[in-house]
Amino acid sequence: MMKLSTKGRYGVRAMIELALNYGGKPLLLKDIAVRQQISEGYLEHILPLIKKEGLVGAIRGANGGYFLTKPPIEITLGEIIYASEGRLAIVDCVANADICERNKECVARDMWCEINDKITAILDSFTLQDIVERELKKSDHLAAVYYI
Amino acid sequence: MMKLSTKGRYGVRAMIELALNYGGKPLLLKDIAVRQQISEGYLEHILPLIKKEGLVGAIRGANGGYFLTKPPIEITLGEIIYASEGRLAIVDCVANADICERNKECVARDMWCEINDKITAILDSFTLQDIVERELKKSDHLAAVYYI
DNA sequence: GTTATACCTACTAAATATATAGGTTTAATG
DNA sequence: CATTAAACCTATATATTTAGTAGGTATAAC
Repeated sequence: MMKLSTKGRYGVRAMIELALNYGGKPLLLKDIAVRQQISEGYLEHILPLIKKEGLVGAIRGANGGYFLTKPPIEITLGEIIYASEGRLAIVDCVANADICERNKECVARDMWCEINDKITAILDSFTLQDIVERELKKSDHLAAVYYI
Repeated sequence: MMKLSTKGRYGVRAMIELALNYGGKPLLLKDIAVRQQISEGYLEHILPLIKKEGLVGAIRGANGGYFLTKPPIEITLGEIIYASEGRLAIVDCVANADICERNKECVARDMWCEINDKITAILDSFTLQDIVERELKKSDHLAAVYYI
């Protein structure tokens, strides 16, 4: 139903946590899982996917952990989702024309491709930094409200 | 993976068929299924969903069939997808804030809502007529090419 | 060499998607 | 008014995907 799976959502949430920690010591997968209330074992499947796309790096062994490989402003939501759950394709034939022999004359496919491009553009218009800034702004605001 | 299910795709394809037939006699579900290569039994689940949203009407009994209730230009892709597979919600909390008690302070949710609105707007920017016009234009063009 | 960490593989359970089957209701028609 | 053609409805079955668990391996610090 055009829904992001938990893989994508967890990936985004883990990245928010890493962005909040950007510049600091590597963050333990375990800590990310606890802070974001994600099953640790499941997150062990997701972070490596994001690492494979180069958005995060990891240090193994004691004092290890995960970190962003570039500033949050250079990482888009689209990239995170792509890394976490594979190519964003509203319908399969967008990514894989061959699966349908009608791909040459299919107007539906042309349309889906256009739509896909537009959705991708939307997702790429949000950077991790945008999200974190919202986070900080909102928690400031909430704090202010609570103290009235 | 942010994919439309076959329900949505089949729904759209069935509607294209009905649009091509707009103004004519009611079209049999069976014929739609054959022309669009959709399992007849499965389509029997989908068309009623679209009917419930009022996009199509049906006549029962002999000489019955399905038809559009309004001109193709007044029917958007978003409406068809909504009718076929329910509310478009990139993540559940967009449609249903209550499922998460953090909904008030969650910046992620704010963002998902924005994205959802934008995607909906994209889908609503395509009408059935647009699609059919493309279809006709393309088949003209293909015919021309084949006859060279 | 012990400990803390990322990493890897296989398995499992649950949910969802994709149908199929069989019967019921409605309306036209000879 | 019986037959037929169609939409409509409900239950069941199968396949696929999602989400998670378990258990072990590799690596690095101390």
